[in-house]
Amino acid sequence: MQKQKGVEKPRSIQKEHNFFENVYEVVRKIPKGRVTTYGAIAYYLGAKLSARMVGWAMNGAHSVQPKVPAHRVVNRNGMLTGKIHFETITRMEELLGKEKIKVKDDTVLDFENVFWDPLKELTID
DNA sequence: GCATTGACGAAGG
DNA sequence: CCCTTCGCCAATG
Repeated sequence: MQKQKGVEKPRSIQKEHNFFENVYEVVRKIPKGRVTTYGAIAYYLGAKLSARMVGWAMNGAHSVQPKVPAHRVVNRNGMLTGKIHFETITRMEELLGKEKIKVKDDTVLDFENVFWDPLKELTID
């Protein structure tokens, strides 16, 4: 009648924070040829002040499935701040280039035009 | 268990 | 206009 305590994780398996999963889900919904920002995602999730957490969530994005198009997420300035976390520094720019997104000096050109806001696209009316 | 860091962002100087 | 500081919250040292 051993309790086998500590042998396995009680229930931290599914726990994970929904916030992270929500971030991944939203990022996956980003249409091709569009980009969004960490702040916009955070705001959409009701944590507008926690844009950093969105970025941190992306840190594990490469471990989730389906894979999250993190290259479509940039900072509020449209700058490819996260490219350094990719396999290669140029990977993010190349991926964006394939989506017809023009990048200059690590910044998305015509950013306002390609900006995809979940609050506008995913919400009602 | 506290201090530092971080793929951000807004505000202040 | 550029730089610094603060806030947010989780992970790491």
